[in-house]
Amino acid sequence: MSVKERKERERAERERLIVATARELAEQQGWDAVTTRRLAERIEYSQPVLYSHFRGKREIIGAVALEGAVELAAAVRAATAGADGPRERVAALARAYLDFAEHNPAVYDALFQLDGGLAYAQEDTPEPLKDAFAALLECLAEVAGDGVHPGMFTEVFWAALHGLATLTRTGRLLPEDAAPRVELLVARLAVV
Amino acid sequence: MSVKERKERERAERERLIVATARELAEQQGWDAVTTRRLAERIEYSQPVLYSHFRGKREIIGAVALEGAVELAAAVRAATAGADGPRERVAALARAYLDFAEHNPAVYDALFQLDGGLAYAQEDTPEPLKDAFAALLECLAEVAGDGVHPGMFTEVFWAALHGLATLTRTGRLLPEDAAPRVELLVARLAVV
DNA sequence: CCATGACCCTAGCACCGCTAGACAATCGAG
DNA sequence: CTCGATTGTCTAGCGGTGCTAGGGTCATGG
Repeated sequence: MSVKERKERERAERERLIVATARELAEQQGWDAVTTRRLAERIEYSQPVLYSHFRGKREIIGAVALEGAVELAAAVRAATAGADGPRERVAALARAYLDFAEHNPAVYDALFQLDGGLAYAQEDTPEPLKDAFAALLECLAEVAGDGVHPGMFTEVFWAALHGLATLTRTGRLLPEDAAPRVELLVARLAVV
Repeated sequence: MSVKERKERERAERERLIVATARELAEQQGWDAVTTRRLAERIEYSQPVLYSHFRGKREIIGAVALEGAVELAAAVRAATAGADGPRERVAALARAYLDFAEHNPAVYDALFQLDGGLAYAQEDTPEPLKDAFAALLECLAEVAGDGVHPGMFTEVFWAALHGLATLTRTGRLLPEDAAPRVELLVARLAVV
């Protein structure tokens, strides 16, 4: 039996290698450069091996997205934990979110821009995605304001951050004024 | 000389046909379905003809985007013109923007999601793009608030709308609560 | 020792964006 | 009116894509 276990371990290890390599390649050269051939070559296996782990490229993107969701949630929680007062916490959350998007563009794309075959905002939504939203909610519920549904407030705040992140990264907004934009957003949306 | 003119007219007409067909196909089946082969077949010419009008697929996307920018600007101006008071104008703007994104998803993608090879937020930005931003600015400057740069306020408001539009369309936000989200956004961001 | 089964690779499909080069139609000069 | 030049379009093909069928190799269990 131990042989079988070893094989399963190796197989799991190889799956991690695929996801990590896909992510690395995407961050280095963009998702367009992540082709099944290149990916297979980097992990030193042939293409069909990829398909024994994932249904297709889409599922690989999804796997990277889930990894990213865990990290995003952690980054947001770490940032908010170290801030004093609701207002400052929200500002820290916004900065952490945008920093994550800026420094992990490929992962951010996998999460919110590309189709990774994941279900969002539903019952069967993967736990990491739910938890990332929860991380935002925990902090933002404090400043939703009276009579405003915290979940909906979080959605609106999140959408605003997402807009800033994507428009900035695709050159639609100049990165120079990023800081004052965040300030303004927090000042207006958050009710102290 | 009149022969030459006729040919130029026909050529311009064919270019319009290409753009219109690309747009139609994209709205029907998504941009992934807009391949040079399919597009060529629909206009009843061979592929290389496309390349005598555009450098490549990217430029065709860009042409659709410019068409969309003109329409978006018009839609926003029409909506704001028929509303009373700054606050109501902003709400009308937001609804018009999101309606446009919802009813012209492919065009919206060409504008703000895909790479159409256009310059944004720069001197050499095409006039239709500048004008679409101006259409937002005209209305939003009224409610930017004292001491807040109208351009920056417009960027933030636009980013929020963009976030709502894209997250909703890709299934990250449920469309049910779209209306109250817009209400909340307008109520918080706009200073009456 | 050998049959079995798991595993992985080679080779190939249909499609993609894009382009070289052949061919036909049109034009302008003599 | 004829004939070379130019313009316009097409066929065919290149190197790439995601994905898969089928064969061969190698360790495993009887």
